[in-house]
Amino acid sequence: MPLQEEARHHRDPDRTRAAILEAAFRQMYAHGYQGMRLDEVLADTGLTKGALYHHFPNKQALGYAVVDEVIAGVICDLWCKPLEAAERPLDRLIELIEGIGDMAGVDVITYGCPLNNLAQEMSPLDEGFRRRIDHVYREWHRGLRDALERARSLGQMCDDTDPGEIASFVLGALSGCIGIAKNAQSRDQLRTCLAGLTRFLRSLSC
Amino acid sequence: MPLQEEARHHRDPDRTRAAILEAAFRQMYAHGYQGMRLDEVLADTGLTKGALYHHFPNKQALGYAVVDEVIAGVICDLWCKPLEAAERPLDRLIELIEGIGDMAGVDVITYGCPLNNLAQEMSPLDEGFRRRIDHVYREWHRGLRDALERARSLGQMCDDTDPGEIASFVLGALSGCIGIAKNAQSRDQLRTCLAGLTRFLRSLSC
DNA sequence: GTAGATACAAACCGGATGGTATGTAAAAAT
DNA sequence: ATTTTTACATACCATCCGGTTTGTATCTAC
Repeated sequence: MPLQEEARHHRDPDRTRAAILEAAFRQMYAHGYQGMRLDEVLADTGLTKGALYHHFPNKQALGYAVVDEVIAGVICDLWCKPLEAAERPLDRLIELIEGIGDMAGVDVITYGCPLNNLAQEMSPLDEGFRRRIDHVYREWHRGLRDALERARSLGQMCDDTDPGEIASFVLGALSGCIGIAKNAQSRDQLRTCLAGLTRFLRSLSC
Repeated sequence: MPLQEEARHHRDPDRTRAAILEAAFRQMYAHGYQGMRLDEVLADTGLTKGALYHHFPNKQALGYAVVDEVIAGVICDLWCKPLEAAERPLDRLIELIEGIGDMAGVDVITYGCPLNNLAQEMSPLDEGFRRRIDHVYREWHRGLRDALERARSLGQMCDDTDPGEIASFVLGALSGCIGIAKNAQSRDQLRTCLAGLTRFLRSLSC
């Protein structure tokens, strides 16, 4: 959404920067980083090159900022925070995974996982991207591992399991299932695929 | 590898076309479809625009042909054929998955799965790509499902399983694990992640 | 209030890249 | 043997797009 006419006279650089970041995220989510056109980002915000290049030195820096500030926040809000607050972490994780298949928005089916999209596109091409994406994945992994460890210490999960390994597998399987469903453009496929994952997770509780 | 000088005098259109396809595959594998530069493809083959646009009407058609002719063949050779020939399909599948982590070439770690890469990049952008990629995935899925069904009928897998669902999950988990490892640029991460998958598969044999 | 810094707008630039037009030698057809 | 078609090579074009330059209104410091 473009900033209101009113708001453009009364300056607000933080808001401007945030608006650029959000529009850039949407473009990158839909078209990838290489497919993102700065002109489109600016059209979406109603801003101009002057604004963009005042807040970001170049396209790459904008892409980096989207990973660091937007995507990292989304992952944290959707996964780490809910798991931290959960009393029964393993059950909550299963709920969260099942929730993906039932999400109202069609974005997941249409565009997949924003982090995985960017990882697959950019990690072999740009070490800066790879490091930043890896950082987000590590936080995500940490959130999962902590939850699984808590589940084990609470007696909600078998002792003969390695929370770190399971967290890695969950991350991979989750990204992969979403990717498969995105290509098939099928919510049923997403549910089917995720069902395998939840089945696996349920087999861990004893 | 460029065609030999010798071979270029003595014409061989099939060979020329195949050389373009292979070079295009390598470029798409490394840089994605949008990142593939036709000039690079031609530099790799030692050919020129004339040859390319004689065999393919445009870049898109070249991309489509890479999916239909190159990638589909790779998947079939690596997965469907070995599973078809296996006496113990489930064990063979586990072997194949473990084999990924021990593959000599570093391509899998560096660039991931060529089919998944393309799927994540192009399926939301180009319906033609999506359909072709989906077609390859369906063949792959069919190969996995057939193997699992055979395993079940041979008494090598539990009866309370749905081979189609498991095949979907394996596809997703496999793609996802490779993707995670590619981002982490870590063979250990790949092995760890795949270990979760093989653990799951082993839990199916009874 | 004035000077300097900040936050943009508007117009422009240049290189990269997909695609085309034309030329030509080799193969195939007659 | 001649014509026609195929299979390329070469040179060129046009557009897209990231980036720059310049101008200007607003905010801040003093």
